[in-house]
This record gives sequence, structure tokens and C-alpha cells, in this order.
Amino acid sequence: MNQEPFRPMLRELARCYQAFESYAATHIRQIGLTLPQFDILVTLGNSGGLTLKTLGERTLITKGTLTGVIDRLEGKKLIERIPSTDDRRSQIVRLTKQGERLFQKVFPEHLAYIRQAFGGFNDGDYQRIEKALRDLRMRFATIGAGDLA
Amino acid sequence: MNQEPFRPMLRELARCYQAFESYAATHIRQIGLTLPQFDILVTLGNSGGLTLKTLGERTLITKGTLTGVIDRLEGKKLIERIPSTDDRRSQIVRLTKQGERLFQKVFPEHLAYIRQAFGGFNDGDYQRIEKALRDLRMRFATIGAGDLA
DNA sequence: TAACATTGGTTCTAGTTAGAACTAGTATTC
DNA sequence: GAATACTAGTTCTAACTAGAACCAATGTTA
Repeated sequence: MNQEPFRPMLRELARCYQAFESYAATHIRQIGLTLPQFDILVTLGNSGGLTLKTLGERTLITKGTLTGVIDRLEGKKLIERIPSTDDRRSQIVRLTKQGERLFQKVFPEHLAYIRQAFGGFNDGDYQRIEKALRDLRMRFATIGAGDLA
Repeated sequence: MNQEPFRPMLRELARCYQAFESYAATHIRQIGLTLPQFDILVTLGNSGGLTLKTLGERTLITKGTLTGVIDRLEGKKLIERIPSTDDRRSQIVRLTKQGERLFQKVFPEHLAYIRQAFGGFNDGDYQRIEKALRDLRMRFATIGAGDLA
């Protein structure tokens, strides 16, 4: 019972994810943002504004959490909330000029930082790993949340 | 710059990990534990007791966080802290009788729950995915923290 | 159009998170 | 053996986390 074949694989998943987070966060922290905040900044970049709902879907942040993250970014004057005209429940979140400037500056930097890690990787490597991850994820996808898009 | 080949792969990593967490947590919550608490319970099971240090290393929980998780498990009378005899800075954490009973009951249940997800997987699938994850993780491993064991 | 259900966001709670500063004990080194 | 450096664990802070309860607006259906 201790020798279930999936256990090493799942342990590796946790380690891998954590290693990535820690690697990414090292850079993001230097910018003065948290990882979720940076995630929002990037998702909003070049978008012209998104509702909290779609922002949550894209960043995988649940709505209760999202309110707080958005609040703090708003406090930093990097984003602003605009009431939606067609649905009065809804808010559009978009980058301020200052947020746009920050995005233009740090996003390329961050890509370069991540790229450093992948010297020697080729397209086949990316696809192989992505497929492995997708195969794994599908096993946990709740019916209806399988991200068919 | 938007078409970096690693971006879809990393997005998939995040989705995959989150899907797993959410899947596992669904079961664990029914037991009345959180995922980190369950992680500690399982790590402690059949161990005879571990220091906070090794417990942190095995569960990937940093020490500041660990104190709180252990506190709550102690509050539930599932574990107990025992001062180490050979190093007076150190504490041994081990399951109480009640914790042992819970572990014996829920651990097999949890394995069965996880196993459900992997119908049709064979040894090759596990190894293929594990290797993909390891290849990926190694890219983020800081020098010295590469988990050479 | 009135009753009902659903949806977008906020608020609340209990818990986790990392990191930094701190305490007390241990190890090293001169 | 005294000064110094390191280590195990706690405490503190600011932030994230999911989930549940809630509110207001929207959609549906009789």
C-alpha cells in the first residue's frame, strides 16, 4: 500500500511546482510585487481591461482572494476599477498609465529571467513536458472544468 | 516576445498542480483536516517521530509556517511534541495514539481515492510523467538544493 | 409581472505562506 | 575557555488561500 506507483510522480509534481514558484518569486519580489499581483499585471497587459470574473478564470485565483489582490494593486495605483456599463454588477479592471509603464518594463525582464532557466531546451522538450502535464491534469479535472478551450 | 515556447508549458504546470491540490483537498476536507495537516500526519505515520526540521524538509513546509501547522495538530491531540534528549534546541514530533488511529484509517482511504484517478495508467505513464517533471524541476533547482538524494 | 434562480463582487473566517527578526542552544576557532 | 558563527524552533508581519455567507443586479419562468 505504500508502494503505489503514483506517489513518486505526485511528489515530483509538488516539488516541481514549488521550485518554479520559488524561482519566479525571486525575481518578482525585486520588483516589489507578489506573484499573484504580477500575474494580474501580466494578464491585464495588452488587454484593454477585463472583468474580475475573467481575470479570476485566467489567473486561477478564486473571487474571494481576487478582491484583496486587486485592492492592493489599486492601492499601488497600478490598476483601476471601472463600473461596467452593460452589467451593473460587474467591474472592469484595467491598468493605469503607471501600471502600463510597469508592465512594459518588467514583463520582458521577467521573460528573460525565465528563459535563462531553459538553455538547451528545444521545442520537443517543451511539448513533451506540456503533454505529460496535460495527461496528468486531465486525471484530476472535475467534469465540466476540463478546460476544453 | 509573447510567443516564448515555455509559457504554455508553465501555464500547464500551474493548472496541473492546482487541479491535483483541489482534487486531493476535496477528500481531505471531509476528514476535517487541511492538506498541510494531512501531509504532516502521513509523513509522521510509521516514522516513530521526526524533528520539526526533517518534517519541514520532507513536506516542503518552511519552518515559520510549520510551527503553526504543528500547533493546530497538537490542539487536535493528533500529535505531540517531545523535547529531544541529544539536542536541547530540537523537538521530536510524533503521532499520539489518536493520531495513529486516524492515520491508519484515513491513509489507505486517501490512497484509494487518489488511485481512482489513475485508471488505465501503466508504469510507463508514471515514469514518463515523473521524468518530465524532474527534467523541468532541475531547471529551477538552485545550486545546492537539487535534492540529490 | 411577480416569484425564483443565477451571477458578479464583496466580506468574513480560519488557515497557510514566505521571510525576517529573534531566542536559546550548539559548534568552531583562536 | 572566550569570542564567534551556526542551527532549531518560535514569533511577527503582510499577503494569499478557499469556501461560505451575503448583497445587488440580472435572467428565467410561470
